[in-house]
Amino acid sequence: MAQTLPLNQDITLSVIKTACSSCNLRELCLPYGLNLEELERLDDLVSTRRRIKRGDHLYRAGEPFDAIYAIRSGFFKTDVLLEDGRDQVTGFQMAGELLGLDGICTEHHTCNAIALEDSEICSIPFNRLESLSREIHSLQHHFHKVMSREIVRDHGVMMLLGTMRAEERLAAFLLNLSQRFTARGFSHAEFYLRMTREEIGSYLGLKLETVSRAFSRFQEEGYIAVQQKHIRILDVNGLKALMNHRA
Amino acid sequence: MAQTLPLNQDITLSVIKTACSSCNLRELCLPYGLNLEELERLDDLVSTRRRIKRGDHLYRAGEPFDAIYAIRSGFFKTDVLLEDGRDQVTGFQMAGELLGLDGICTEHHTCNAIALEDSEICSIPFNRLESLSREIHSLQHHFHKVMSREIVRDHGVMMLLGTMRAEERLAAFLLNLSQRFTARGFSHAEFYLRMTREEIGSYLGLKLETVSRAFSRFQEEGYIAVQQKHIRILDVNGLKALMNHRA
DNA sequence: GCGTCGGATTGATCCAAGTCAACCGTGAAA
DNA sequence: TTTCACGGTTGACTTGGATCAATCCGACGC
Repeated sequence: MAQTLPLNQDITLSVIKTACSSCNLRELCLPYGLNLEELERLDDLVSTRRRIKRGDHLYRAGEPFDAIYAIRSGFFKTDVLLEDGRDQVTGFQMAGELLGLDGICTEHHTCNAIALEDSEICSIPFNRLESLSREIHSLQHHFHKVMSREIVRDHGVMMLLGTMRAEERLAAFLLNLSQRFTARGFSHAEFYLRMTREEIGSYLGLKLETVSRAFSRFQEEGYIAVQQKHIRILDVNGLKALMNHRA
Repeated sequence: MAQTLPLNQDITLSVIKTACSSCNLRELCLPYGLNLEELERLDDLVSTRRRIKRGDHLYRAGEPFDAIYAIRSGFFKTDVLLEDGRDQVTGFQMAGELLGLDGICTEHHTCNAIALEDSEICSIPFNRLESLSREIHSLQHHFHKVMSREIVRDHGVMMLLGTMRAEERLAAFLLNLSQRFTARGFSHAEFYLRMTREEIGSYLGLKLETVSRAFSRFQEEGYIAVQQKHIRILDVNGLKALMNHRA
């Protein structure tokens, strides 16, 4: 990839408030790998910020698609709804991750995106992203990587749902969260869950009681300490071992 | 989308053998929506054809990625392997569909692609696809749609694995195959399965015995006629009803 | 301080799918 | 023609997680 930007730039305060070029998530988010001049062009495009309150929808399934969204702060879930009323959480997204890629193919969103805490997002008009990425090679390539990563992530979830037992799924889930928090500079061992047991269960293809029981077992085994939504991981290797124990 | 190409073009026989512009899959595949001049530029890029014999790998997990592949004829499966030996089929692909999108994000393939019958594929060098799509807007946009469609498809599979019972999964699988065969001009009601019960089970998160029993039940109920890999769908609505029967 | 409410935990029971095992059908090799 | 191997079917039994239900806990309003 192209070179990255040094951390301290001489930029005015008004810009700081909205620019990708000064966002501390730029190494995780869409701007990854862009040089200063390219970053400034991206800044023009990502002009709209929006606050989404906990519980509110960023978008709903069926709404017309015209932008993708980068999470600046906060935490989201996406879910899909079947005609017969069943639904499933398809993912949890945190700062620096993109939402809305599912809408490109039909020009309508195919899932709901709901804030699990008060959040802030950047709107990226999709047609403008496409035209800018026709001009900036590294932006184009990085965007393709992000979409591809989403596909690979989904394959991982399919694997989890198709072949793992309840405790393995929850262990995988906790390790994945831990790893993503770490990448954002938070503790890898201690965090608050933003979602309920039911939402975790929906994502993992389990009932909330099963999730709760698995948490309790992990605590008994000394792998973690749980108190409601507060999680401390005490034995990462224990959790990892749990996932590979099957021949 | 942009206008599509009339069916009969005056092109030489040598071109017919390899060109996207004369491929009868162009309405399903990457060339969708391109005009004649754009098609010819795509032809330059997609110059390499390869035959893959039944059972052979098109690529393996871990191999460096440098091209995506369009299936010209035949049938593939993709699967992922976990360290502990468990594996899962992540998809079945047929003519006109793309393989290899998973490799973009890490520049290495993350799954195996294996031919389930003698097949023919077109290699599309990825860096050249990116540069051409910087020039041809409709190619760029269509490629983004294809990637997005893959994400949406994966969400559907997650839904299936997370919320459906065995018979619902198999019904969804059969209806999906039927619909894709139809889109390719084959009978929607009668087809040969290219994969074993075990492969179907792996994809659907079920054991082969469960798949076999579900086929037998569908036959008893008069929804389908099965004889080994030969399937006839007798009652599409019966299968559809089976999927929505849960409140 | 007290009641309420939503989320979480825990227990008892049930059932769909997994497991194990026998057997069948078909097609290729001998 | 027989044999063999592999995939598919079917039956008997087991089991992991779902279901149903009671209770707990913490946050919040009054």
